[in-house]
Amino acid sequence: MQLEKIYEPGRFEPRWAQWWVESGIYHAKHEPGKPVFSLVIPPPNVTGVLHMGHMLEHTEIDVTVRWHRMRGDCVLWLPGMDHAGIATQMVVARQLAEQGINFRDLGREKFEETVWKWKAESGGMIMRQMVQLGASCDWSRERFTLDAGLSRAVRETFVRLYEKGLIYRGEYMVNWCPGCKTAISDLESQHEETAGHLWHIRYKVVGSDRYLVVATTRPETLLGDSAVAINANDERYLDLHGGKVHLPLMDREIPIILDDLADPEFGTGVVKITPAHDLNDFEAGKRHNLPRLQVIDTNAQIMPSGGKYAGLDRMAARKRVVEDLQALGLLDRVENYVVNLSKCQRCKTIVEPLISKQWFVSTKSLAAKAIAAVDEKRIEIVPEAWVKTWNEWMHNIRDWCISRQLWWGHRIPAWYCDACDEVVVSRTDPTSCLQCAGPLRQDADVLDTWFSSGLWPFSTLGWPDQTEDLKHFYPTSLLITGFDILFFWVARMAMLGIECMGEVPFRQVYIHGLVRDADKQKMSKTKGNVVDPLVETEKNGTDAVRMALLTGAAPGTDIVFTSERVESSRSFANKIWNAARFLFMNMERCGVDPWMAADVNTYLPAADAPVEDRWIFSRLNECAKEMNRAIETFRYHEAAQCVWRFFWHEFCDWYVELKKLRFVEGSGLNDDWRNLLAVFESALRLLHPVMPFLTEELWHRLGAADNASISLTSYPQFDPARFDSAAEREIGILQEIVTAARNLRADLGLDPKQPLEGLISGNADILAVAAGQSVAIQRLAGLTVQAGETPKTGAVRSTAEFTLAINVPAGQMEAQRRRLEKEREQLEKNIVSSRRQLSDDVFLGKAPAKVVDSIRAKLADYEVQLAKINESLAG
RNA sequence: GGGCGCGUAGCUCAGUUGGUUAGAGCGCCUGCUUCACACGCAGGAGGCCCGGGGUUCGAGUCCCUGCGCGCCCACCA
Repeated sequence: MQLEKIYEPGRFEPRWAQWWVESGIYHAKHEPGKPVFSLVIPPPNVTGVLHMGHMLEHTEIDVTVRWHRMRGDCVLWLPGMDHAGIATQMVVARQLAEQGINFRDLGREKFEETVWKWKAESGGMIMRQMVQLGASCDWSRERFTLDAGLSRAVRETFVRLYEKGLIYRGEYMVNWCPGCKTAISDLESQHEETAGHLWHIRYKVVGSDRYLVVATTRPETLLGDSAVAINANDERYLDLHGGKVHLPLMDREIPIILDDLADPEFGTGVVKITPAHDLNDFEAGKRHNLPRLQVIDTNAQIMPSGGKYAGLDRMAARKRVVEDLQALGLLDRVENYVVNLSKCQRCKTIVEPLISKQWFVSTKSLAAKAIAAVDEKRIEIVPEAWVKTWNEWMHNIRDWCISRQLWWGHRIPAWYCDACDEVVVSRTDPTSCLQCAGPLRQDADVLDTWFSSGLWPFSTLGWPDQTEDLKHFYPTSLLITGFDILFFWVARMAMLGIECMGEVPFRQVYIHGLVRDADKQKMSKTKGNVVDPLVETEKNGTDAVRMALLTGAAPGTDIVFTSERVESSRSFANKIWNAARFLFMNMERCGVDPWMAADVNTYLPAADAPVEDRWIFSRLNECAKEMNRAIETFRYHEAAQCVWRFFWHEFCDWYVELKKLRFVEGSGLNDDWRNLLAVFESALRLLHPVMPFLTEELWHRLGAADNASISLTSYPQFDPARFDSAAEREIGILQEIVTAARNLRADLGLDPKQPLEGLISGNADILAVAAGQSVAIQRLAGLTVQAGETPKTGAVRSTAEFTLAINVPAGQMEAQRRRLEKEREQLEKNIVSSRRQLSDDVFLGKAPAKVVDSIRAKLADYEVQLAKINESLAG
């Protein structure tokens, strides 16, 4: 029954982690009549390894989920992973390359097999790590975006949207990543300001000696120019409209056109138009019906259409073009210029805008519904500040390019007939062309990974089948995720959920902050400042890391992760451990067996029980009130701090200390023990969502059945009737007397072991407590105190309600004098400000009576205290 | 170019709807091996709440402005 002397979480955390999974206690059941709380995990990449961001997210989810479960809700936390198209393909292709194999040589089928094999062997690291960390999810419902069921959902969605005209195929300018060799979406191309140049190039006007000087950041695209544009209001060049310029290096003549794209204020006011390699130019080209001359290919190399530059990489070509222009005297000048480069999110390669035939989702109408959902609070976003960002993005949304030139992913369910150009989009694989019965060839591309994760809240529940799970758990109650995937994922889920299900995918979205290192830096592999959660949990315990993350997790703020915070959290766990150990030691001494109240929810000490028992239950009740409110509103930092304060500074510091007086050898299980053990058990339940391992361990040591779990008990609830004002008042006075005595001892520099004798004066309440709690006061402050007339001077300590005096040699008074003088100064300030307010008629007229009364009461207190201090100092 | 957030004790940060003596953890100082815990106990020092203006009886909290940071979005060469 004894607890081990040292708190070593490593001794029991793995055991519980394993048991929570193997026992299947977190398997979600359909329980009619019970409130449902369902939540799907933001599926981590199958290639991923758990980092602190995951740990924070999973901790917040786990706290919330455990809390709901203890509240008696029917809880589902569905785990799973994302196949992560590009990322996974890259990982496996790289591994193959290390063996000297080019993945393309393998062929599609063989490559896909290789990826599946890789997944089986080394994918899904994160799921195993989550088990270690005790995530209380329902592993029987684990899903993967490429599962057969989810793939069917993807296909169903694609076909449906296609049939509604919301998915279309077309030739447009897309972001092309020459590194990944695929089109990517706008979101996947990230802007980065980079030092570059603005080259000013002379284009000779045909039939004239004049030159038009054109400014460009990409001289190599000159090879594909179709025109130069001037502004219709720009009188400098108006006379040239309708003419032509000679395109340098290419020996072509191109027209001079009028277009608003040319800004008279920028550069020279003349802009070159390259419809095939720039989005603006593409649009301008459409307006003026200009030829789209592609000169850069999908490898970012110059094509034969680029003349003598063919075969050069775009950067090499740039260098050569500039050199050649210079040699020809056509380089007017070069300015330094900050360019906004688009780079591939995945491989950081500079994105090349290319015209390409791709599949798109038409987003305008979907976005409108997503905006309305948030607007009408069918989806609540917390913190609310994100709503603005949400709306901003939704209002400016552009169609979503969803086809990817990859092999790993959901293949696009579209087939082409080469004979008659028919396109077949179908739920089942067609065998031949519906028009001409000719052979069909399936689209080679796969879908953007985010297309399948966009279906996650319902595809994981069995949709398109109307499963029991779907009926029971959709819409999900809450989504907890990071802002980095607000658009990639949350926005897409909202749009696709509303479209496919006719109902939002989640009622609430809580956006958590970023985990940063001790220097407030983002954790990143390249910076080398990542803290591995598993290393950290091994060192200090999972509970300590959870607590450390939660204490800093205020809504709307980033979380600074420091080892100091983990260490102090471990200290907290250690404190709880030792409090338990102390209880067990005394239980043995008193002949008490492990015991738990049968009626945990209603257990209360008797009305005539010792005041500390009634007091701690009252405090527990207040803590429960705050905990429930805090977790419900995602104020995890408050929840963590609240239970910390209660357990350490109320339960341990005061309650256990007072209880020491009641341990009677051989007493057996009496009411004193029942009260103590009942409140300890409740406190464990209160703490459980935050520190699941420690609480499960101690709860079992308290005598829980082997097959029971604290996580399946009930969460302490607030009941206003449980507030015990008499007990709060009495213990409050006791604390003040004890503190006053300790202050005197510290001020006077007295030996901590020297017993003190004192007198106390005050009202009847105070004297009653001083008399009734004399043993406790002696124990906690080493002071024997009696009621009596206290001297005005000497070693006295006063509050508004009482004066405590002890007998000491006069020579030791100096420190106390300094303290009193300081207090007097503060009191005088307070009195002045209180009096000023109370003499202000406007204040009295406008401030609520409650505020005025409280100031009056305070002023009276100040004045009593000041009088006492003045008397003391006079002596 | 648009939008968002932050600036509070030496450090990292709390501070829900404005209510008058601004809190915590760590660090620091003093004392303590008090029969669970030195991962501890008791006590303490430390703050023009970034500057300026305004609203209000009352502002760390609301508004404007300046300064200093950080982030997101964006097809101007």
